[in-house]
Amino acid sequence: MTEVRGPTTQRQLPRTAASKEALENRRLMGRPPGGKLNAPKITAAALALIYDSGYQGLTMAALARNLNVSVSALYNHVTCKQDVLRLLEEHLIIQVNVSAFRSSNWEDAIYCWARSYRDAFAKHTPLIPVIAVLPVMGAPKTLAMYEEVTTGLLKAGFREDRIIPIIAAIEAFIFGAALDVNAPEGIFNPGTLAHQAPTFTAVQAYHESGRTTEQRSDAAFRLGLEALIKGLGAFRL
Amino acid sequence: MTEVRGPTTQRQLPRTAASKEALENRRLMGRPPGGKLNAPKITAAALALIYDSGYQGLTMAALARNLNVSVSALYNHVTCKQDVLRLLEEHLIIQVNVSAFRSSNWEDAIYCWARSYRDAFAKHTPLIPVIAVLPVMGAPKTLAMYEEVTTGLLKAGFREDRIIPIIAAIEAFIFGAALDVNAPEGIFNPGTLAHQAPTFTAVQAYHESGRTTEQRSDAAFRLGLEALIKGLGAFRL
DNA sequence: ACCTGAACACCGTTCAAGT
DNA sequence: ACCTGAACACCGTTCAAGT
Repeated sequence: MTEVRGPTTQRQLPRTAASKEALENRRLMGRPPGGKLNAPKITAAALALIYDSGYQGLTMAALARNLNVSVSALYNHVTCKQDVLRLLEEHLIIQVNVSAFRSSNWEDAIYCWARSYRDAFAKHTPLIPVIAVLPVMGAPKTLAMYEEVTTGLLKAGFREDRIIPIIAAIEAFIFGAALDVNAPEGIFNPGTLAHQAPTFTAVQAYHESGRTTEQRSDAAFRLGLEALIKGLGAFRL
Repeated sequence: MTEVRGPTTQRQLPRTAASKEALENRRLMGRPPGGKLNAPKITAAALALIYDSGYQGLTMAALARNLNVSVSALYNHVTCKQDVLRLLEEHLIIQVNVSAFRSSNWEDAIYCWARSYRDAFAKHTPLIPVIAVLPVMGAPKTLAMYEEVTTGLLKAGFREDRIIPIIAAIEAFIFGAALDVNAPEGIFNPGTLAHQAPTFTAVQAYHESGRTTEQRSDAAFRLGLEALIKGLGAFRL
């Protein structure tokens, strides 16, 4: 800390999601926000940091700076940086839409669920290797999502012993698709290597024409999800 | 370097894949391996390092040590560590089996391709976020794989403009499934949170009984891949 | 063209010391 | 119980200097 500050001066907070979260979690009326460190505040600060400077900017030092605490203070609330990523996961999972499992047929329900799931994590790909191996045990929000999906699938007539494989399979597709969203422009363009793969080059040129990366990624996601849903139908009853 | 060595003493090499690769790439008969640094040698050393101590052990310093060069020497052959990961990707992709696209029906071909693809990268999950966004432009082996898959799918009657989305969709599933292989024991076990998700807990307990993580992951992969293949059939012609 | 040694600008994590 | 300041053990990358 190089800057000099009076002891009672108000603390600067990022004025994005962090301050909103801080307001929601204030315990003492009238006191300036940022009084005490806790998990929601760490989550909010992490989110604000990622929003501003990406995952590359999410360091324990930056996190501490944005929360006006020392780095070591963070370790009273999380055991390691992976813990911060787990906090983020639980925050993002509540954006996933499972409501269609109660209101629509199972095909549309899976579609809405998968689509919102992918969209929620597409801008958070560094989390994906973490979520993919994250035990549900310490993740109540994630568990709540699974509960909704499970009851929906059972109601739709899927066999009990197939629920877990079905969920895991759809999630695998979702995670891969979320990574794909961030693929660079022309990822399938062979460039100077075109002559080595003429057939592929032809279909690639045909497919790419007048399409952005986002459209390409979306087309693959929709096609794959439709195929998956259609194929899963055969496993009912 | 703390150890003292005579100038002509033979260099120690890891005696796993590294030395085999070195033998295959020797240029001067009779000369001891390890003479000059190049991409295949870096790849082999990286592979040996990962085999011994995992991706956590793959550092530029360790790589240089195993190749008996200084760290900065590596940067004459790769521009950054990501480059090393790209070398690994191109080495692993040749293990993927595309032969069935010439010998079998398209369903079995996709099955064999996807299975071998997942297995090749299941022990290399840190590569997955890298491959998922890796332009095919600088990856000739990967391009060769796509060429085989493309000709196979065209022969099977899939429309030209759907080849790319189909490949991207199957790959998304493969990448997610490869991550899932490394999920810990009991990833779906709610533990003390069981009461919050009774239905899910029931199907989880039913499914988990007498099954290892590998079996759970395999079951999900097979079910998902079968469903995907079945569903893709509707997109033919 | 390719290498070395040393430095640089970071990381995440720990820990004695304070209140 | 929770915080601070300082240190620790690393990272990947750069660069002047050599051959």
